[in-house]
Amino acid sequence: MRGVAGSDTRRRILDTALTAFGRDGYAGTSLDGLAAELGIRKQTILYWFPSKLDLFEAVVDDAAVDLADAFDEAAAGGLAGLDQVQAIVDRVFRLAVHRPQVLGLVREVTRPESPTASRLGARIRPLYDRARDFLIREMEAGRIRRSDPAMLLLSLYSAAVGMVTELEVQRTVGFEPTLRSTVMRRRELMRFLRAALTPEPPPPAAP
Amino acid sequence: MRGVAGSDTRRRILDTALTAFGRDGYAGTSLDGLAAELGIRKQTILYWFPSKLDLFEAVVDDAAVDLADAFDEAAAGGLAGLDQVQAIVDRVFRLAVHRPQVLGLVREVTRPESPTASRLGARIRPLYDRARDFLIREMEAGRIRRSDPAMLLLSLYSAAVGMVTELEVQRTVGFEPTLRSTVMRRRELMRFLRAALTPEPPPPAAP
DNA sequence: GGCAATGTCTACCAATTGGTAGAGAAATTT
DNA sequence: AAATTTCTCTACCAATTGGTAGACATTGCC
Repeated sequence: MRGVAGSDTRRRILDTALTAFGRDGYAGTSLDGLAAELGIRKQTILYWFPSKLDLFEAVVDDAAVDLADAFDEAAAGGLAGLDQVQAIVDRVFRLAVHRPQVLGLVREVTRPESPTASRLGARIRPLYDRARDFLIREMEAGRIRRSDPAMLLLSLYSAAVGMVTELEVQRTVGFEPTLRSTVMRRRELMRFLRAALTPEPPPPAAP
Repeated sequence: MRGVAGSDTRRRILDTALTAFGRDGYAGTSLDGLAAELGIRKQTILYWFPSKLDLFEAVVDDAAVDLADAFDEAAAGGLAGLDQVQAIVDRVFRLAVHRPQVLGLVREVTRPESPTASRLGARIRPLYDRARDFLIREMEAGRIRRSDPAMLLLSLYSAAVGMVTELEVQRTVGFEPTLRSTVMRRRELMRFLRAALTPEPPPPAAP
């Protein structure tokens, strides 16, 4: 087939590249390998994306949309305090299960030396700021124990990435991670977070 | 200078390679680049280490020793409960500040697709098991709130790696991270951990 | 002084890398 | 039907990759 509706070619390249970049890193991914995985020639990739770096940036932008959507959805409920935290954790876990590639890419892209380290930085920054503002607000409202919001976000992020990594490791070893184990892990994280974030005096006196 | 005492050449290669692998990843590091950084020829590297993979494995083994030492030292005090946790956190932070490269490598090597992902796995496993045993023991003794030990370790690990990443980011942006900010961050992490790990009923009698 | 071991180098090499040039088939427009 | 645009391909290419072969210098031992 030649010149046939390239309709979804671009989409397929983006999807496969997302997985490859997240799995093997930027340097570890070759256009030839990517093309082989797709059953096309490298030049077709270079037709849709002028250079490897352009492709990478497009992939990053694409993934950022997924992340933003997840956060938007989790925030849509208009919850407060730990309930909102829980909603976000749930949503991020769902993303981690359904599209682990996205978090794999996040991991790759947050490396200081990543090409365009600044790029996803810019893309994710708004999400980060929103989450941060939310936490500060809730802390001031006394619904969440005061602590460093950056620290908390880091914990959330790394728990999610860590879980994805572990999922993938299990998978490569041939162990299809059970839904059950994932659910357990999510519950454990929430227990941990609740313990850490419940305001100072458990329930009794209120200021 | 020719054939001169290659005494420390091997050592220098290991050190520089540790930094490079941790910073740029395995695929992103080239022997030529490494040699240039060292002011030698690539063939000298290949004299000491038969192949790139051999070098990588040697670097991993080397770093594993540093990690093991850190844990040993932290464990030497024979502390219990949260005090022991604090000692470990302190020690890991010290490592993160003095030799951030080591944690950079850990980050690289814990990628599922890392070459020899299994290797550091094997090297770190004993440390992991020891920490896990410790936590379980302390939980059973009621000195630490019961929770998933794996989860807790993941939090510790990722907090450390996250901090290192952030340090490096600041550095590349030209911001020499202050000792003060590092200390603050460590304290914040400990507050977080204490909150999460203090056993269920907060100790009623306190000065 | 001779000589083997050690350590670093120059000179190559085949394979792979990201990328260019342009041919040619199908779809769309005229 | 002709012309044009869209898409994928073959054919190359210069640079870089990890790695081999072997020359040559230095050291320490006899």
